[in-house]
Amino acid sequence: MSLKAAMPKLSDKQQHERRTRILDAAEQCFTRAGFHRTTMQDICKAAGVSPGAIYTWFDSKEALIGGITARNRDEVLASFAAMATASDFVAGMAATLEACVLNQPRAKSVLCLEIAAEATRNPAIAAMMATFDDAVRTSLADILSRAVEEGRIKPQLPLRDLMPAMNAIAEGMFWRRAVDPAFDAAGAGRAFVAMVSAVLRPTAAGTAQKPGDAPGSAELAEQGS
Amino acid sequence: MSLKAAMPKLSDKQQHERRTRILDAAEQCFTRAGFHRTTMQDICKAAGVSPGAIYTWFDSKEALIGGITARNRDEVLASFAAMATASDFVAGMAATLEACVLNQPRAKSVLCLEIAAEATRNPAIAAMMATFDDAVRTSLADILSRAVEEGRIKPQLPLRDLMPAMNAIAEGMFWRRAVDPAFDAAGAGRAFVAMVSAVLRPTAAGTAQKPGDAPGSAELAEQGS
DNA sequence: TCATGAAAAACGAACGACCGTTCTTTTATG
DNA sequence: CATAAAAGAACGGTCGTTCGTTTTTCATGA
Repeated sequence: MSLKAAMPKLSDKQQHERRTRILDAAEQCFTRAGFHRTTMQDICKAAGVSPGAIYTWFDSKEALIGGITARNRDEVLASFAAMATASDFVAGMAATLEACVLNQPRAKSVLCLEIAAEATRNPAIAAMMATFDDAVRTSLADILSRAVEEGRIKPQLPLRDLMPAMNAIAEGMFWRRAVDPAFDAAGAGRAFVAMVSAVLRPTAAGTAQKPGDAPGSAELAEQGS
Repeated sequence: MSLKAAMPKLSDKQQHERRTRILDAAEQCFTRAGFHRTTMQDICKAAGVSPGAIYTWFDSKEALIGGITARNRDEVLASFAAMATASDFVAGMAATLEACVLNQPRAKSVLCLEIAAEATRNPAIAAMMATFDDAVRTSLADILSRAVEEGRIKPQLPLRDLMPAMNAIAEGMFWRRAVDPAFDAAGAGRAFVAMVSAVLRPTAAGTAQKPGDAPGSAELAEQGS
């Protein structure tokens, strides 16, 4: 396999660096202007490379959203896996919400909206979203049903209905943030945690009572007006 | 004002008919393929007219999404105004949810996603969404604060936080439906009503108790699993 | 009631600009 | 030095829009 060989390829690390640089530029452009309004030239300029360089690493413009989607999916799944290990249920949920939604820049929301719109048309993107959703759903189902078994929560209605609703709520926060810059994500997050825990009805056993714990779910008792 | 006059214009009704036919075709195309992927020729074919005809009634392709957005906004606002008159609070909310989300075809969700994505870029669309959101928010605020005053609900947290959250949830259902064809909107709707009424804590006074009333909110008592 | 005609409306071929991609050439790498 | 990687000009195709022409519409006056 190496008689008169000479196969000068970039090292894995360098290849990864090239791809990342291009994906970063593309993500930035897509966020700013949307997928269809950004040209390959825009991405070239943002990445500081030529068209030829991009096509060395990616087959097409579509492959770029594909790459971005995959990258984001992996990030969120990692955040999600962490929730499974949280001891206090409500606190874990609040922390995950914070990590996956509230602490993300608004630009991320815009990008997600763009990707979701694209997914309704592009089968490749749709497939990615599907495996992503599956992973999230499975993870959430595990956590919830374990909590039920251990008597830490006593849901008011079937998990089958609850879970997609929780899913929808999180996505709604993305949407709202993307569309309305004045959206108070933190306040909505508080409301979200309050609502969910109201239907889940966590028992005393399932709620950590050490003061100074539970970052996002502490001060829920206030009178409306 | 009429010496040698001659001003043959289409009647208002006919003008409206032309615009409607074109907007319908455009809406259908945008839903199927997205804004940027549908060509003016596609719309011409769908409407059975020539490019010239479209440009007689609309300035540009952008003006078409503008028109569609305005039309949808007016429809939803009308549905929303109806909620204000409902006697039973929770029932009214469930009915509105049903009319504005659940009873709409999935295609509408896809279109909304498309419009939302466009709004993050196009100032004209963004402005429309903003006035729309304002109207919805005002309407919801009126209804809720009146219910509080009359002692029909006793919210667990400030309305300021609650309202955007309700907003986000409804939009999340749109998103989810658009992205995931298998999404059980009815089940999620039930969960939504349950969650919201759990934090709103409707008093006996605010809940109609006649059996056979309250279309979407009746059977909430079930044990999870 | 019908013919008239002037302007609106519709037609549809063509234009001009743009954009994703390719291809040839040059540079960098191991 | 052999080949991968990057460059960047150019191509082929597409699409929103325009424009000269034809058709339709309807107030008017006979």
